[in-house]
Amino acid sequence: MADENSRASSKKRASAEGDSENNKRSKVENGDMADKYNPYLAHTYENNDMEGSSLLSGMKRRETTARQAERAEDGEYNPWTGQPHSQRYFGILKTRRDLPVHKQRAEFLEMYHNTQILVFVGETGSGKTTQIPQYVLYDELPHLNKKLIACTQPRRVAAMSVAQRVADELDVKLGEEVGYSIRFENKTTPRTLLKYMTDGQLLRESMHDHDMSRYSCIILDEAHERTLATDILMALLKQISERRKDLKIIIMSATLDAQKFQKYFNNAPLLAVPGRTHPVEIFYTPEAERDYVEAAVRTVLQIHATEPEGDILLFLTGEEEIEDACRRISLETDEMIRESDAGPMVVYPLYGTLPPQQQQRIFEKAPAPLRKGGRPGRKCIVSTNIAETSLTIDGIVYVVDPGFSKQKIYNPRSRVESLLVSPISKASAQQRAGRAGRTRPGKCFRLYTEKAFKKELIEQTYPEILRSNLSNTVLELKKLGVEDLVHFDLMDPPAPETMMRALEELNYLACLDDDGELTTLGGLASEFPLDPSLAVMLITSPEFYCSNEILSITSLLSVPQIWVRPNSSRKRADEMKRQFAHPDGDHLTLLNAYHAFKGAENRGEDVKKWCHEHFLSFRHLSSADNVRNQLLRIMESHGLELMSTPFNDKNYYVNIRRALVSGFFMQVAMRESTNSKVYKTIKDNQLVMIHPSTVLDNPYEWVLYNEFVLTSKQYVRTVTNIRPEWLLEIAPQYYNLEDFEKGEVKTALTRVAEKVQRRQAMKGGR
DNA sequence: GAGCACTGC
Repeated sequence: MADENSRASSKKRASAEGDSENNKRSKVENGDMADKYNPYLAHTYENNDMEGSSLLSGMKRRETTARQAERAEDGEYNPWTGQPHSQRYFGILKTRRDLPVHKQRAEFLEMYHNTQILVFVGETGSGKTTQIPQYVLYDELPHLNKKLIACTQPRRVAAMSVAQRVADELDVKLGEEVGYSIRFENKTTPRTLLKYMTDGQLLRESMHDHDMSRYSCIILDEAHERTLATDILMALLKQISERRKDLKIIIMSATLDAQKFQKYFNNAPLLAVPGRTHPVEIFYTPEAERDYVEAAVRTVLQIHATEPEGDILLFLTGEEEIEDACRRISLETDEMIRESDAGPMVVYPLYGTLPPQQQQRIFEKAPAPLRKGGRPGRKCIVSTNIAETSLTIDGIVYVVDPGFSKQKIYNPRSRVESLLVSPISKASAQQRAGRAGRTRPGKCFRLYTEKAFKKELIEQTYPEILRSNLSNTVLELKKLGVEDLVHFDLMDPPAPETMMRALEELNYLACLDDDGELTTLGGLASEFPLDPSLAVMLITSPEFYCSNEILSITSLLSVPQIWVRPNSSRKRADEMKRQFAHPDGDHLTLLNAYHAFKGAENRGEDVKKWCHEHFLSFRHLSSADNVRNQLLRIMESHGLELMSTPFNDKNYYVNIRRALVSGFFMQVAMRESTNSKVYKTIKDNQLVMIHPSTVLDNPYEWVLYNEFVLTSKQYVRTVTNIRPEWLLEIAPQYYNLEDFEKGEVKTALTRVAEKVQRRQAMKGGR
């Protein structure tokens, strides 16, 4: 508030003095309002009103020096706003100049001037994410050529928080000169010069701007994480750089795997900046451990008993393992306190599905000694991989690394994505160890041998693109105008079989024609931030008179499970769920729960309380609502009609079930035999069971499922009863019986086809 | 009759 006021008053003073910059500004403000407030025209917006840009007047775009920039930064007036710099600004500026990356500003600029693509390696604490984009800003001088600078991040929180930090550093208001753009929130204005965004967001933008023409420089940060979006962006940018020689590209990465990036970008020059972390001493076990959870618990207790003050971070693979380890550590610590006067230790679990409030608890201070002069307390955090990249906890001095994590793997043959506990990579192990040295020198205890580290761990975790179903990606690439997928220059090309599977799936969904060209339906489907099957279902739903309901179901399927089932009250939670149950299955049950939620909201009830009472996740239902609004807007903008079958029409639910088939006809299973609980998936012939979370209690013969989960058994989850004749009618291209191999499925479907024919013949005969 | 690494549009 205080900042706002001082800014406003100084502006007044300036115009009273007849400041020419300010006169210009008012002229522009009377200009074309429509253009001015269209965010998509940000780069064409004439902002000649750049207050204070005269402070940069001696500088020539892409020929500036570090000295010039620093002089501008040191000035009394902010060159980007024309306002006097605040006291706080100079304080921050001092700390910025202490960052390791600052020493190489001149070197960076020199390289930047002489190359189109630059690979930049900076370890944690180098300051690259905040500083490099600012160095670029002072060199690109975006107000001169109306093009933005973009810096991508793999995660939303990072895009938001870094943007805020950089806005503070530049002494501007977030959303003005420095902004961010993430799904559901675009915090930029036509004045924005530097924009932080998620990599997925830039990818989505580029579907409508194949040359990324709004930008003069694109910085891909955290490229070593190799997210799907980063990998595709790298390939696109490599292509675009050929057409747009004026576009500069910086690839920023944390690892020394940078040579791979360099080579990929035609031997682009490389600049490396040291990080600022403390040394971490690494210990290995002399022999391999049989039970890593047991070994991990033991190691934590040993640290607590023998090592000096400092918090502990233990990496495990999943919720169950973590909760179990937390219990064991707490119990043993209590005993240690009783028997050997150990200090107190609080244990916090940390994983993604934990409610944010509980996640926040990890930042609480370690407990004080039990008595004056007693041994110091500490905290121990038992976490999934989330603490490896997404969340940073200061004060960690000891890391315990058993060497495993859950990783997504994709089997194109069975078309199944699953999570598997696998050994981590060397890069991951280094990242984990690094978490011990953020505030002072630390120790990392690896629960595997040094030999195993050197010989058995792979260098880098396989990039996501090699571990995923690519239907979505292939559809995006088609929309991005990539004609030849086989020769599309990805850093790590996926297996041809994975590509073939994706093409085949998209062809069945009629998103691609037989020549592999994008169809109208495919083009439309790519507009939605959804998997192709969900998008197709949504687009087709008006034909089934239930687009409103399918829109809700699609949103509910795009967020984490809305059902809450605490260990302590499973039975009550299940009873509550039964209130919403629909006899035909889980999709309709989701819809019932959503309608009840909206009903409570419309009645003006305390929805949070209502959700709690009904064992529903308020967070996830709200986020489904958010998604629904976004999808709704996209539907409206493409003229897709919103309609419902009247609720008392006997076809209300039938229409919805039929609409489900239009997107999910490839995810259908048939019961093995009467009274059997085993089903067989159509065409893939996988034996599956219906997941115990289902509301279905009738052993229906044909079911459609949302997902295939591979855990202790093969399950299909979120399941709805369907009629086989719908399959033949709605997806004849997939259910062409001539293509089916001999077996029960073919026999059953043939019988159904004959029945349908007989019925039609009788109707015709009458 | 059981689970859910983490992101992103």
